[in-house]
Amino acid sequence: METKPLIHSPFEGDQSFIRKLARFAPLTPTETRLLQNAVVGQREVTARHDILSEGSSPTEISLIVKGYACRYLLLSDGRRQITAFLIPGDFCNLRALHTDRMDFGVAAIDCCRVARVPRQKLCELIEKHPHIALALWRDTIIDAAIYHQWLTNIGRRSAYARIAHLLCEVCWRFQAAGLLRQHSCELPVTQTDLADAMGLSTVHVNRMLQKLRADGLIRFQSRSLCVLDWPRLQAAGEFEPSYLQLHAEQTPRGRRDAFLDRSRDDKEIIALP
Amino acid sequence: METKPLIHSPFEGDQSFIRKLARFAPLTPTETRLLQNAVVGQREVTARHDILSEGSSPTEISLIVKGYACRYLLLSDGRRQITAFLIPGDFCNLRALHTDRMDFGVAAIDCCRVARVPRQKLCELIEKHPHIALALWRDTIIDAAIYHQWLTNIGRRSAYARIAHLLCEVCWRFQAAGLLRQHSCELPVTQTDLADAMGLSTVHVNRMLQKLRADGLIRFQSRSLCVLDWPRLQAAGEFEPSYLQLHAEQTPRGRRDAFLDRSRDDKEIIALP
DNA sequence: CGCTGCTTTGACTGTGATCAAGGCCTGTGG
DNA sequence: CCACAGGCCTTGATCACAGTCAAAGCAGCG
Repeated sequence: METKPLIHSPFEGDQSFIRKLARFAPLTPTETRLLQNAVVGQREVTARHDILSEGSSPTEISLIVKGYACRYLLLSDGRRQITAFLIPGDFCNLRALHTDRMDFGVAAIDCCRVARVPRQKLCELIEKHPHIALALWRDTIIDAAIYHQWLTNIGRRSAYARIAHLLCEVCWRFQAAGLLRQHSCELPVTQTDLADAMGLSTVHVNRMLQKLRADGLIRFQSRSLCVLDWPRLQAAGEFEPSYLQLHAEQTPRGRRDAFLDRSRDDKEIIALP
Repeated sequence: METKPLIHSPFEGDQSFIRKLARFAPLTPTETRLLQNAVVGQREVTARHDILSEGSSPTEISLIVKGYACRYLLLSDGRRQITAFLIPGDFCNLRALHTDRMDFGVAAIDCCRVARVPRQKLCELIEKHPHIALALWRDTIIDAAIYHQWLTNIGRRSAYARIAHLLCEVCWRFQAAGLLRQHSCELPVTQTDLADAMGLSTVHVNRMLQKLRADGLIRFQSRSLCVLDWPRLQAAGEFEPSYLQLHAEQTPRGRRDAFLDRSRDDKEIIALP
């Protein structure tokens, strides 16, 4: 992950979100610069604290720069459902562009650096630059595709398969974000987090993780995940990564206005090592 | 549901989708007309048949004009997860604007009339009319908000509460679409459909529906749902409708360019009778 | 050290799945 | 008009996956 300092940005930032957006809809250098300039500042959020609270009405869009976070929803009896894991480059609340009240919370899983983009600035960009709107919209759409998968995962798969599926998804996203090394990644989630994400109890997650370990599919200790047997892990989770839209990359610049007729046939898919 | 014939549209169409979009971002008469003209034709799909198949690459966006449909995903062993119910005015595959391959199927629940909008036409509109892009994007966002709720519903609520929650959601959406009359609506879904939507078995759905009936919350027979006790049904499902964004209506025309500073305080919510 | 938070274990329970059969309704064809 | 078939709903019996409760081990950390 090369981190060239950004000239126009008020902080020594990270471009992961730009790179991610560029994957969706090619951006001109001007558009890239405008997006970078829209970022107004960063803050640190300590582990296990809210980045955005349910019910608040933020006037800024937040963006994970470093660390891991999750979207969650709380029920009246204290049960929690995690609806998404967020990694560097992910927007917390793009939805705030269209709605005022947060109807979910966002919490830091480990210590996070969070950047802010004023809603108004982003709206101005959107109105003037359709490609930026498109790129952001696509982000929303991929979010929705992930929700889709989680729904079938939670609704129709066994606990064992669910966890396998989730781990596969996480690895693929990490891979695309340059956070995977040698089949391994930092994964500072607790078993309770996994349970809340997959609609299971902590105890049962513990037992299923043990089984995954016993079956030789993964190693998962001290907040670090290592996949030992990709084919079998993917098979166990019936995982099929196309919904993540992780194409191998960077539509050529010359075609930037041709988003309508981008080739129908599949772009090369990044094969996980 | 008044159905004034549309002058510029090639068919005696229905404007429900325009009305729905207008709820999100006020459209000028010109924009409305452009959208209506983008619709190229309709087709009938018989009950229980695919409107769009998983794996296909449609070049058109489909739109439910009449009838009910669902998005679904099939697992290798034949299990099915329904991820959304679609009613008149809903887009089946807006996602196709950004991705070629359908990664889910859409099936008609009863006999459906489906309108088509060529992707290219819609893309042209989007590029030239940021408000149309915004309105469609918002549609995607509300879809995502519904997925969010379904996730917590399936992940963390009991079968009884899940079904209650789903029925509440359906009623509110029907209400907004003018399909609810006297606390009653047509609901041609089978108990198997409900089961596939909520991650339950058909048998268990049957028993929970019986309990909901026995408790005096609903009547549900011959494809027609009647809610007998709103407060208790909402309580049973812990239902809280704000995520559906069904505000009472029609932001005044004069403010149409002011989507940035729409009032932060809550718009009046339609109270269900 | 002794917290505190996370993981692990065991015993027990229960929600909801599975299997199987029968009933009911509607549409169809003889 | 009746017989039949195919969906769909309903019921009962049994089973298992996963939840709950409780307690003990194990870090890391101030």
